[in-house]
Amino acid sequence: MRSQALDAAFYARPVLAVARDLIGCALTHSGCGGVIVETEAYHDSEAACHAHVGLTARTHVLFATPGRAYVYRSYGIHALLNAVAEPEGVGAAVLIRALEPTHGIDAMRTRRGRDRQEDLCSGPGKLTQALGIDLDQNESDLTLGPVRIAPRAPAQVEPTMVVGPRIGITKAAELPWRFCAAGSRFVSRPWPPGLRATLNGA
DNA sequence: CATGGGATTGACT
DNA sequence: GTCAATCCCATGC
Repeated sequence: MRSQALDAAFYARPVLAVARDLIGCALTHSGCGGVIVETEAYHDSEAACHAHVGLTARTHVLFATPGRAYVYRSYGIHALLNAVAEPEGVGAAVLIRALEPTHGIDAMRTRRGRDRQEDLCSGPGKLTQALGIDLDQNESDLTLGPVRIAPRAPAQVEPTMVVGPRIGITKAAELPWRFCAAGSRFVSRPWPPGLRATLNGA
């Protein structure tokens, strides 16, 4: 049986809840995919979010209907994938930072030019390369595909999470808006041991 | 129209 | 640990 894609109502909630709840969900594209193990939340109220500058050609999708993809080029090289969250009119999105690979692993190895499973999707630029996601998927609808996100299996408990500051930003760097599946070896980087706080699923 | 700054990665000292 | 690659786009003249 086919997994259902998460619907617009899932994404229309507060971006921190969406970022937390995407951990454990399955991201797929063109026969490749994996389980999301790391996310970060961005909101127009804080300076690290691209939507902080307001409505522009680049940011309008962040303010659009929830459940769309926001894909942009970073450092001239990498495509980074976000899921637009919050109701229409609020500029917010969840950056997908790492996956545990589950499907199409050989195709990922080919696209990445690496063999180790931990090197395929352990970073926001790596996972888009591994899954073949690029700027053409910007503004596409995650509830319809080709890029899709399926919910956790109903029986599955919410994973234990590690929460900490977001990575690689200079503005609003103090906000603890990064979520990781606790203990996963597929996250982009280890969290600072001293600053970590854990959230239990229930 | 010119400029500068990245939500990164991989190679190298 | 340091650092360059490389391009989109927001901003400012």
